[in-house]
Amino acid sequence: MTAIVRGKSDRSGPGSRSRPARETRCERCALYARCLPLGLEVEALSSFDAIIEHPHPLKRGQRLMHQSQTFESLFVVRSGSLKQVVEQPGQRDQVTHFYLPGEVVGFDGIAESRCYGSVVALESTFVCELPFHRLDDLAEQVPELRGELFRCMSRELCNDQRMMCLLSGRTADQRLASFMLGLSERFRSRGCSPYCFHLSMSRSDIGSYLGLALETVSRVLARFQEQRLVSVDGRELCIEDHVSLVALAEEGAGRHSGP
Amino acid sequence: MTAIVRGKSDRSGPGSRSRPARETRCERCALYARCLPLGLEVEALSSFDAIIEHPHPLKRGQRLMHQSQTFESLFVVRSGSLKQVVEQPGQRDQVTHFYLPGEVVGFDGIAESRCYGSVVALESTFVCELPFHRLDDLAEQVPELRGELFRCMSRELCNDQRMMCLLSGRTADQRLASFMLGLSERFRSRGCSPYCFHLSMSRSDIGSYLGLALETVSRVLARFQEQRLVSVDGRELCIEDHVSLVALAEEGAGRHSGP
DNA sequence: TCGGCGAGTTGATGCCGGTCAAGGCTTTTC
DNA sequence: GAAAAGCCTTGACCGGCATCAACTCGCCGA
Repeated sequence: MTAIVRGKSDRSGPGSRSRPARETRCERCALYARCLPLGLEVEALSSFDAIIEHPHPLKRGQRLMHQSQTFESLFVVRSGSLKQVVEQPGQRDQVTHFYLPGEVVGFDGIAESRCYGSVVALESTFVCELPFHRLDDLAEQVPELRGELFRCMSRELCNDQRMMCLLSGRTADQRLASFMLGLSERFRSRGCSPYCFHLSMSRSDIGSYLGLALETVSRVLARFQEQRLVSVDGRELCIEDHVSLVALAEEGAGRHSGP
Repeated sequence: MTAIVRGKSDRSGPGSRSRPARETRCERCALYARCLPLGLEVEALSSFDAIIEHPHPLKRGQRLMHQSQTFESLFVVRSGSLKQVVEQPGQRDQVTHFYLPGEVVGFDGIAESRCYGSVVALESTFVCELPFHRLDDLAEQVPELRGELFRCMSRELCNDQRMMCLLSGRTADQRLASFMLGLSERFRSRGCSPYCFHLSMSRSDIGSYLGLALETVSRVLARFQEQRLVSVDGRELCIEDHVSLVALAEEGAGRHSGP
């Protein structure tokens, strides 16, 4: 098998397509082991490969999707990172998710056939586009893919619940500790250093995501640095004392729980 | 078609099965219009019907599932209500969801094949059990069912995001206003009164769910009553001023948003 | 009938974290 | 090279809500 013929012609706008030839094959992708098609048979994998489209890369600040825009595709982050932002009338924008390479963007659009929030690139970002109707067709023929889709959505439900637990009843310190440990784990599982990494999001994004003022984020990070839990230099972060950070994140607070 | 033959024998415990004969047919169920099999063809519907099991009803306080227990089935609430509780080491239990008739419980168990939280009945509750592996098989043959499953999970993702927005950055008043309006809407869409209804959960459950102390819930409800927004008598709630409640819930607060 | 328990209410107190404000640093733009 | 715009930090202030505590009420079982 040499060239992959795709069924769709180029479009204009941020959704316009280019078709780099070789590196679009899943089996050659560095993320293969952490991505949706994991575990597919050779034949199924090439069917999967065949429905993928490759929009132009996004620059920092560019949108992958607009809130309320018609939902058509899921996207997988190939490199870079994104944030999801929910805009509510009369309220400050709320960051609800950060997406790293290998993660799937857009499941929340399926329900109403429109994108639930806007998704914005935090840096130069490449994605793979999976037109949902074609993915759904394929899910009929390939049980493994269907299972992976269910698992992936379910995993996101679990993560959201973790987030709800975090937002409801944890202190600013604990929220930030959990946030950094969560990022650390996500980097680790992608083969990046779990101890030193770059934050592609601003303090303001972190604050919005964690339900804190950006000033609080800044202050807590400064204090963590004093306490030798982490070292921070702008957006470069090193976790210095993983054990204490975990202890802090799991620490009970208040009368109902506790040591 | 007369009797439905089910593939599984009785088990013991809260999962034990009884098989009432007639009223188990989806098409006769009062919730049919709001339930998973909505829109299935006659044939598909009877296949769907055939995989449903009917565990014994739960009494108040009984568990439908235990946290970390192996995941096997989704459940649909037939009557009554439940709460999902996540227990974390050294921390107070966290209520993450309330489930009303017609809603599906258990999607978050698919990811790891274990139940993410415990699910507890808030009153006498009947459920339908859908063994997931059989549901998945059926989803292969019935695209409409597959679509409905995807949509249903996606809808839950949207709801969780709404919840995250609520927990992150809204005041106690706004959280409670949104909570009551949300319940109201859910009752309305099931044909119950959207203005007067019974709260099957305690103040403590509400507080946990909304990230507030139970005392705060009590105080805010009392104040809402003074302000003629609602009237409360124990767990009976009437919404008196829907318009103001909506205005309150959507009201911007803080420097980043408008007045 | 009594005691115990869980649920709910109400008051007093204090602190965490939001808000406002000022200033520094970096990057972008003309 | 200067101006402008983001982004981040740090300080001062104070208000919303958690916490602790005391009390009421209804329910259940002995």
